[in-house]
Amino acid sequence: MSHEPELLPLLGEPPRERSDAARNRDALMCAAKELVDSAGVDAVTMDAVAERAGVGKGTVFRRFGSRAGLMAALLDASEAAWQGDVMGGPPPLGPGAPPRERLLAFGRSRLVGNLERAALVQAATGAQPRSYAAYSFTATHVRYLLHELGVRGDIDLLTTALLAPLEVPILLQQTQIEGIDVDRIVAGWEDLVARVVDA
Amino acid sequence: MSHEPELLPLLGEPPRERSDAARNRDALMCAAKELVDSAGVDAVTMDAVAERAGVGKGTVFRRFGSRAGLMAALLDASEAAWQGDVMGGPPPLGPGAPPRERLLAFGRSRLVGNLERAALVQAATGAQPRSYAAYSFTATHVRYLLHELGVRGDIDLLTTALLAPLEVPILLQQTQIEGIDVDRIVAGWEDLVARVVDA
DNA sequence: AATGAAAGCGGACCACGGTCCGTTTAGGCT
DNA sequence: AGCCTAAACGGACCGTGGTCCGCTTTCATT
Repeated sequence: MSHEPELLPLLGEPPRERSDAARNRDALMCAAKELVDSAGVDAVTMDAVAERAGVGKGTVFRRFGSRAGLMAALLDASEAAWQGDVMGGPPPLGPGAPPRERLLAFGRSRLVGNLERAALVQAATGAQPRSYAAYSFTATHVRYLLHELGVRGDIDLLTTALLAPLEVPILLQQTQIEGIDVDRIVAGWEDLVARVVDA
Repeated sequence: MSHEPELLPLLGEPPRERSDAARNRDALMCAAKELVDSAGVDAVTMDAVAERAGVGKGTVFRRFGSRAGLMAALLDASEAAWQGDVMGGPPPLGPGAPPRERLLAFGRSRLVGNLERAALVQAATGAQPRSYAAYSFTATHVRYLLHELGVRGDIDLLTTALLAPLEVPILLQQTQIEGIDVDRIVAGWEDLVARVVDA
């Protein structure tokens, strides 16, 4: 009665994904991506995705929990490259430049990226787990840079203060309703950084 | 063939509201308010409101455009008193205190208020006109105070920078997910004001 | 008071997100 | 190979937001 509890007991909990489940997950992500690219975020209906992937609707919900969850998965996939650049790409966004340069580059990049993916981001809001996961990455990075800069005060809250004006609804309000141009928003954010960082 | 174009041509455009329309509007607002108070924001279904007010569903949409619009109307009604306090109430929130005191009082008040009405605010997001109208009041006020304080720089963007961390999704993230306590958030915001205002 | 037209009204109807549960299938065990 | 169980599947079903269009009401004019 020998029994390895699992072939690879590393990371005990997640009991592994069944092969059909993995296949369907890929098919669904792929179908969703195609729909976004070809007809926009609004066209990504749960029924449409299911049909296009050739699976039942229930399966979509089983995999992603909700429409927002599906969007979040799409978003994570498309942000992975960016996260890689931030952590290991060329300076000033990646490591190698002085912290202040990195922070400014980060802000610019995040701001522009958020505006590009605005529709997807908005469609993804409300997905519990990811919202925090993806946010968590940016927060951790900014917190780290503020620490490197020797900023004094409640770093967590200063991080929030810097990140909040980069959130999609606010950027959309500024660009679409107030008619503020992107360069001006970037300049404003850099000014904010200066005020926050320089004691 | 004499014809005054209208009884009161003041404010040319709005052609006046028909009496039955006004009556229905009141009934609907009232019904909605009762539903919120008795069973929470989620219970405010368009059908439920319509039935309770004794009108057809189409009427609800005709009046408020969407669920978010209805919520926004509710919110406006409940924020009117607060706006009055800000513009004409006792100091330090109202006029009479030095600008810096007023700004700090404003932030505290807005922060707490936003957390109290969080559910309603979230249900109201997406209503085009009001989002801007209600936001506009706070922005104008902060902009004015920053001006009074002699702050230099792009006042519009600094206003956004101060207001953004008071937005509901961010406050909710801080209190509910990160477990930060309200007093700490308030302190953080006051620190932010200091950094932004003191050149 | 009668009239005409624009504003308002109501509720059937549609699309979409989300749930449920009976059925199918992967894949470890013997 | 055959079995057994937990996982996965599918699609009928439901509630809700939002639209549409033929009918009704208001009210200015005469």
